[in-house]
Amino acid sequence: MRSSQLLIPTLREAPTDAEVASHILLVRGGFIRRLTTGAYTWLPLGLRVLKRIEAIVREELVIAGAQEVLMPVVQPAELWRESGRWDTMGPEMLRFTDRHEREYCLSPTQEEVVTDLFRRVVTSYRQLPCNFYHIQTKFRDEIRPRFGLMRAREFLMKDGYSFHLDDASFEAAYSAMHDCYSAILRRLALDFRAVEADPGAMGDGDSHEFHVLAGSGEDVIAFSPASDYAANLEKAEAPVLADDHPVEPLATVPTRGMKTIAEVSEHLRLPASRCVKTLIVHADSDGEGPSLAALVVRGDHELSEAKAVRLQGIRRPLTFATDAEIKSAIGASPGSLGPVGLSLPIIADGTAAAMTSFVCGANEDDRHHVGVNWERNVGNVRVADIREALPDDMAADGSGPLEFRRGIEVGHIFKLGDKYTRSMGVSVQDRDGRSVTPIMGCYGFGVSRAVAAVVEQCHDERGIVWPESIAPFTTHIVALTGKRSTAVEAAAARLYEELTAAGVDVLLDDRDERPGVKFADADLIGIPHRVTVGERGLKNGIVEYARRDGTESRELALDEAVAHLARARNAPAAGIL
RNA sequence: CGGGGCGUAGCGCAGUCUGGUAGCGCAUCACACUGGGGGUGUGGUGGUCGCAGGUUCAAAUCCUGCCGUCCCGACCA
Repeated sequence: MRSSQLLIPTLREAPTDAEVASHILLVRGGFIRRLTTGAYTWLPLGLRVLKRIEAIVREELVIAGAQEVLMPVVQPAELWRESGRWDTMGPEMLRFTDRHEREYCLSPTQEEVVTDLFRRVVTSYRQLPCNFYHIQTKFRDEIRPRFGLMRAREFLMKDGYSFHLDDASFEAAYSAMHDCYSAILRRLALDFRAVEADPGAMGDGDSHEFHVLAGSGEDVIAFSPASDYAANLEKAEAPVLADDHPVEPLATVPTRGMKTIAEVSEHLRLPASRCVKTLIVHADSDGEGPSLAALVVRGDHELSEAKAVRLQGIRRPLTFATDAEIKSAIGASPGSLGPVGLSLPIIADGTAAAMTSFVCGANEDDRHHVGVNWERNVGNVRVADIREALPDDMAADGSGPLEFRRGIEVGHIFKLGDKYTRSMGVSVQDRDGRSVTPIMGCYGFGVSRAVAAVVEQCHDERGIVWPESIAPFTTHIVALTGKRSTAVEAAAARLYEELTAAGVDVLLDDRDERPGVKFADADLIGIPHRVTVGERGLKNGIVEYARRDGTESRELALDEAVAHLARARNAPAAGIL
């Protein structure tokens, strides 16, 4: 392609609405433009990258034994009512009605539709196992879209679903998909971790996320450098920390105006780790009035909402009781709460429950207890892991202390069990003619988010540094054509023709621009191999070659340039190329 | 949903407090010079100042409502 024939609207300055590197550079480089909140148009350069990632995803999925289909974006409400998710999905699913008042949603995911497809088409164990995927536009009405492509409302996702008669077959597919996603991310040249994750609204089984490590990531992953253990912070098990503090006598002290652990611990000259905090949340309602429960964690620990919401008896989604509800149920305000004498179900984090003597609110405004002992002063308490793990906590596999890194979730694989096949009445006949409910796996990969993730990891102060596998072009010929330099023009054109004929994807900058502009744009766009053709070199029969990543810079004799450059190839991309 | 910021030419911004003929840089168009890291000069194009209503002789500027957009927060006692 010649630059003169391609719309590449580069920007010298970053638009004010862009914050993170990927958003800024993709807009400045002319890859994407925003249409509305969380929705982007793919310009020619951006689309080439997107298609290349798609191509890699397809190649790896073929190896993993998946088959491609394409399912609709518009989905009927009835299917979602069958699975029970029409009511539980919440406002992130965009719903609308057609002219006949029939209800629909815009696909946020595809379990219902694929399960419906399966039950209509597959009837015998002979057709199992099977694994369908498609690459399709998804829409999720995110509460706060941000960071450009990283958290968009409309995005491109590869989602796949496998169906199995038994666990062994399922485990094989799950493991194949685990390998497949690792292979894809390696081909995208990304530094990533596969981590244990919380499946959230998708199911109740295990799940694994694939995180690209980047400081701008929205998730925190906890991992052990000493082993393979890695988990999303939402999921990472927090160890029980032992307490060898002597048991103390109970006392009640005035704490006028003190509402926070920090204030109370400073006043009492005790560390926050000798206090507990008591959070009041809504429990599953038993009909009459608000039903509440108390969650207790050590004062220097944070409640993990993701863990708390999975507790039996806690209302989903997790909601905290209002000040008024607390006042009326307990008779005290937030800031003076504690487990002593509390007539609510109490769930204590393991570490809090292991404390021998602690400080807590007295359930009476402006008063706290000190020297509280669970057995002596509280009694019946449920114990569960409900705190967030911290750096230096022992990893769940016992291999060593945890470290934290931020990550961008680009892939997530789930064990769905029979959640959908059962609720939607799917069965196939087994070898003996009996009806069996198949089990499912589900495998998502954010194609458009992966574009952002690559840029987050691969850029410098001048622009993007695309990995060869997905760069919009392999080689960038920068022709330093002054107006009178027809020799440069001719040499660059010949090089372009020969490389293209040799199968290299070449972008020829044939614009009538000054060298500085061309170099700056080339750095911004980030094509891996650059060849500069100028009068200076031509006089000596050479062109200049440089890699965008800075690892190589040298002169090439004009007559060996094609042979040298033809070695660099990237992945073929279907459709547009 | 709550709080805050912003909305003036394609992009980045000034002007708003204190009402009086709409500006700057970049981009863009023409011409000339220049030609190895965003060059220079001259002359142009381009804006119902987010929308609607109000106050006023007069509104980008003051008031009201709405819309858009970005950031923070959404109960961690």
